[in-house]
Amino acid sequence: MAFRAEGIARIAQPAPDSLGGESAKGMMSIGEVLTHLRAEFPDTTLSKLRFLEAEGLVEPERTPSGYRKYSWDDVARLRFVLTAQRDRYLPLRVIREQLAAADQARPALLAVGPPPAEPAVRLTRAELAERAEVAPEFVRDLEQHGLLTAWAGGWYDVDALAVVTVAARLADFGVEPRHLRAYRAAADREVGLFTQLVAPLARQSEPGALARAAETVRELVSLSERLHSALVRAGLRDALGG
Amino acid sequence: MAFRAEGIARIAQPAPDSLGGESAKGMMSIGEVLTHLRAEFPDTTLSKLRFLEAEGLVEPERTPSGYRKYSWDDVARLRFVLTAQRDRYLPLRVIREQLAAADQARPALLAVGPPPAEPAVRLTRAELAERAEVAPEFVRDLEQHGLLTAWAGGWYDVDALAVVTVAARLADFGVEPRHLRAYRAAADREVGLFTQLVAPLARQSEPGALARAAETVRELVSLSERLHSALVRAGLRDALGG
DNA sequence: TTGCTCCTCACGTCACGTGAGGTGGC
DNA sequence: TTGCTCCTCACGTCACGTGAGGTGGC
Repeated sequence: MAFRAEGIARIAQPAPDSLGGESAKGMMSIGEVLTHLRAEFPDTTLSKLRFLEAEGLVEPERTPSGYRKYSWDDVARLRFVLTAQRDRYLPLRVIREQLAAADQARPALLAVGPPPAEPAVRLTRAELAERAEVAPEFVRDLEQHGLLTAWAGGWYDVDALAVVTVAARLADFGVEPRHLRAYRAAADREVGLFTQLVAPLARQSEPGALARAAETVRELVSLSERLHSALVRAGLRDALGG
Repeated sequence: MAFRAEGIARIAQPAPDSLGGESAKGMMSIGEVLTHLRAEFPDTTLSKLRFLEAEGLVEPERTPSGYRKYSWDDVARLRFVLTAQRDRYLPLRVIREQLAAADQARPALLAVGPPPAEPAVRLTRAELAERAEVAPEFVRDLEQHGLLTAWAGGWYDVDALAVVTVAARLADFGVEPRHLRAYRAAADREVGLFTQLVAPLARQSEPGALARAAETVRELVSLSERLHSALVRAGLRDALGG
């Protein structure tokens, strides 16, 4: 497959000064923060970063002269906000509440990463079928082909709902659950690969090492999806004579 | 090379009414249009579709009682608008001007698809490297591994930029261009599969048949990506003990 | 000193969302 | 008739963008 162990040894966190040239203590100016975030969120702007502060989503420190000074925790917070907007279409009000709840549960000094994504939705199999507008047999069918797994307790979450909904639409096109096993295999392979790739990171003894490794896997997965998506768009243009 | 007739017949063709239940002449209600577009653009809403009409970006027909009736051409137009918003961050005013210019050049009766997605961004290899902040050799490396192709004329578009940017970030993690060939193969396979799946649709002689086939391919690709994404999220939760 | 980045604050704008009150169609 | 989808129109909201006028720091 694509990535073997050769890749692992080369894993290196970017040197502290290699990205935005931030100064002592790892504090960054608003411009440096912008540079970092734009890699993953290209439509970020200065005015947006200021706006997010005005809305109470981050509280960077200030220099005596009033310049904002962002810590890496602030950047992690911003990344959480931007991800929630991009991937979950949440309004800022909701994101702010989630951040506040996480701060409550985990004092600011210890908060090194985004809050654990709470699974909010808990559906029984019957509810799952109803929400996705499919027959219960369809859900069982998906489950038998390894595309769904219930949590301990027998309930299903939002991702399960997404799987059933999408599978139902694919079935409209004649693509049935049994045709979808390859998707499960591909997803597992990808997760396994990236998890192994960051394994050295996770083994470090620093406090946040594990959380950082988890973040890194998510970032790799996200990059992987964007790559696939761009290649498919390019392929479609060729095939459809864009 | 749009939808050639080779090796098409073996795949079952979805019955005309299996997709959104649209009625005669392939005209659709606003709700049916919403269902179709949501596959690729999940944040589409009824109010947004009405808004886009109010802003003059589409002009669906009306039934005698005032209900909107969308053609496949209208859907293609909407797709062009939504794509421009998502991928190029264009304001509606600009998109409207582009559509108007395309209508000018190609009378409405002949317009079977979105205007030739003018690639707005035209980068030379050097510019591409600069915008992605990588060395020119990196770009050539990607090209040699089949991840990039220049348009006739030797220039690159936004998707090329996306590929280079993402590949550069992956390289930070030790995943190099030569490891990425599998992505290209997977993307090609997916496009080929879905294109064949709708080939019978494309061969029909009805007016919007080709546009509709293209629409369907995009929808399949989008569903496929959402399925993959949901399965990966579920897999991550297992692997990381979410 | 110069060029650059950063600051606040007021106002504008863009892209919708909501909800009331009502009609059409299987 | 009933339940569902669809309609318009007025108003509200959310997420920023812009620009004036000014300060800080290598």
